[in-house]
Amino acid sequence: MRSRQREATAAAILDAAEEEFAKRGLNTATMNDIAAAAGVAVGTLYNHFKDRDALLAALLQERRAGLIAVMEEFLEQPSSGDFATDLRALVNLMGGYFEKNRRFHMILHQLEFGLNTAAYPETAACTPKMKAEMHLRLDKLIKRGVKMKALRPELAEYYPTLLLGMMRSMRFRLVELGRSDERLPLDEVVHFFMHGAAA
Amino acid sequence: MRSRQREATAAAILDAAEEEFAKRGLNTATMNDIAAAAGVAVGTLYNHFKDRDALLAALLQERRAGLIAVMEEFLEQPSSGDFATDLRALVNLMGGYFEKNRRFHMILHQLEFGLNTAAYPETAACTPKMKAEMHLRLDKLIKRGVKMKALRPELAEYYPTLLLGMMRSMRFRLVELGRSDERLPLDEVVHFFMHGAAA
Amino acid sequence: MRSRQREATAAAILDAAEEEFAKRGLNTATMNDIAAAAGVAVGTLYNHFKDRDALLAALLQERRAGLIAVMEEFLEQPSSGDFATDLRALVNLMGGYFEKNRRFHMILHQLEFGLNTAAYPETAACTPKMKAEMHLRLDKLIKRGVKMKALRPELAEYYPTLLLGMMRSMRFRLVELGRSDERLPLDEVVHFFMHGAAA
Amino acid sequence: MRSRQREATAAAILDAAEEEFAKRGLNTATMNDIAAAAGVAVGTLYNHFKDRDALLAALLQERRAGLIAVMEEFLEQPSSGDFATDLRALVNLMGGYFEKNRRFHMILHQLEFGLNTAAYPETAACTPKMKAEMHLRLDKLIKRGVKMKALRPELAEYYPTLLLGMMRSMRFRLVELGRSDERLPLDEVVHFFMHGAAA
DNA sequence: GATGAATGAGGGTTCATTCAT
DNA sequence: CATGAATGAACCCTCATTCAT
Repeated sequence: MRSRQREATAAAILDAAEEEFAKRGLNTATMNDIAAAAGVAVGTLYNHFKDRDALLAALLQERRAGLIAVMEEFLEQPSSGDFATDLRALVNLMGGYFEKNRRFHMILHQLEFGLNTAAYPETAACTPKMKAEMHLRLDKLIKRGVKMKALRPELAEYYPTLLLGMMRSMRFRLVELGRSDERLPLDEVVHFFMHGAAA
Repeated sequence: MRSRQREATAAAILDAAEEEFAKRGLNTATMNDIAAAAGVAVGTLYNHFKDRDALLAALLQERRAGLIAVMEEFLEQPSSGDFATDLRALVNLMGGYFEKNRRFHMILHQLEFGLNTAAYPETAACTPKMKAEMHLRLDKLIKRGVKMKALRPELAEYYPTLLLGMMRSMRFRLVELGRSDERLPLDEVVHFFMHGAAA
Repeated sequence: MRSRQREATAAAILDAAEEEFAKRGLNTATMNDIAAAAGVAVGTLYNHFKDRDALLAALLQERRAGLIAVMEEFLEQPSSGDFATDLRALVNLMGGYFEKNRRFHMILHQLEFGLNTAAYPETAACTPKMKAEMHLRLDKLIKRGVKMKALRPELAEYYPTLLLGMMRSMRFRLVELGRSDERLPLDEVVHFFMHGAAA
Repeated sequence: MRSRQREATAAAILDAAEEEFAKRGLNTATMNDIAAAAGVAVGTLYNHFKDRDALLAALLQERRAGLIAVMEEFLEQPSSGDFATDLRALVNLMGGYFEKNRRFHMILHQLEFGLNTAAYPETAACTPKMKAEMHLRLDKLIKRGVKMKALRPELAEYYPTLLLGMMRSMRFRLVELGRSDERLPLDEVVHFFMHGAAA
């Protein structure tokens, strides 16, 4: 089938784009780099994606869908009854997804800035949606925790942000220290999230 | 004095660079933008800084020095005796510096990626040093806390990272929500750091 | 018959080409536009015509033949005896053909320039022949008029050019004024041609 | 003076653009061609003109101003009293301008089509204005002629169009016949305009 | 023969950097 | 020293053409 082959090419391009964007940076990777990495000609990129912006946006949509699906599936299952247990499970799920798609994870973080909104309107438009969706799912569980009095309500609106921020900063710290391949100690992170650092 | 004037020009350029880098992004701001913002011609930029890389590196050095000085000064004063009090003080000090230099703060975060290491060797070289220095100062206090058993040792090596990560993610969250001008609730952050979210 | 089908496809392609060339312009219409308008794939275009140049040249040959036939047929009929009557008849005949094939008419005019002679050798070669043929037929009638002393000989070599030029400029003027659908007042044009504008 | 040199460069670019647009065609001439013809680097073109569209539009404005000035000056002088004499004078004036700026004249004609309005908004916007201005001036004289009963009113609204159309078609005819360097027999054209071709 | 995905030369445009004034 | 016009390598994107299916 022609369309089988077409899909394969599109997938190869997305993979190559992920690779190059993560490696060279969102602003530095060129369309030629990506084409070369995908083993196709530049023109082929444009047969599948309108322009650089559309390619990046498509890449994000693709990868984001996987993460949301994982989170959604978890949230539909019945709670264990213990909030900490549930949180640990969800955080590990997300962590697992990020480990498996570490390049996507890096791209996600780069999106926080540096993208010329005028030049990348599509990407700029879909980024907040993506973040909001992740936040929303995490927030669902958190709100449950607050309602069942497992969590203090003080900074509740920031809990998802704080959790994601910790995962992010620890991942980057490991990269900085040259220990990129290490896994994050997520159980400890959850414990810290629940009880803090005080002895 | 001629050199007085020269210094002033250099300072104006650095200010303009900070402004533009923060506003347009590290990759998007052009040398012409910066020159225009500084009220000088492009050529003048090159009379003061070898190239774009050198300008950015100089900017970072300049601003970093201020932060380190603030932290250093604090650490040299005697402890209050209560670790939480000390931490709260230091975090508020850093937070204050970041509020005052919010543009520098944004640039700091952008540095985490997106910079073509090959094209910006000088900046790339000085960035880790900067982060290490900040980390080091924070770590000093943290280590004190561990030693005096105010902190659990489990994630100790990540405590500075986690603290900075929280400050960062909350700052960006506020920007996302369109509440950029709000101050971070740093006392609550410290409380959260110490005791977690559990009820 | 296979060749029946083949002819039909070729004709559909020529129609689509005429449409697109007239609408988007000789330089702007793409082979994909044409293929889409013809309801076939790009490759099919190349099965019928060697390249863009050949397609355009073929289109011109096709359409030109019709006009020449109309003119030829008229010239073979006996004169009415009155030159002005004959001229009015021929001009109305040509005008009618142009109205019916207005897209071809627009393309004709565009051919006067804008075509990269190096890139379109075939079209470039056939264009002057086409114009010469039209000129020749008109010239036949004009020469008759000169011979029978119905016309002054002064600008005689330019009379065909002038007549065609008037038809062309009036057609474009109407387009400019947003009155594209109006018919040219050809009888008045012929009267003007014969007696000028003086009162 | 810096600005003296700047003007000179801009003028050289406009000249080169005129040359290349006329020679290679409005769609075919490349920015590199133009830069090379002007003896500057491509980037320089963009220091003086925002983009290809702006360059072409500027060229038209520049050249058009000259023609309008010539016509305007003529119209402000008192009439000779004889309409035919006045018309002959104006037509010769315009003809003279076109001879001197033959490349501009060719470009003018090319503008009638072939320009992608979407890609060349500025040029597309200024073209009708230009034509309207030329028309207007010619029309002023013509209307005088009608009012003083020197001209029949029948096709009066088309007289400017017809005159310009004749000049245009004769110029192109000469190019076709390889006699580009010949001057147009403008006095004869005016005579034809007034009295037609009839003996 | 029809198809349409792949190709890649070539065009427009940007921007860090230089250097004559 | 400041100036800012000139430079040109490098980027994004287009589209006529090819060729495996």
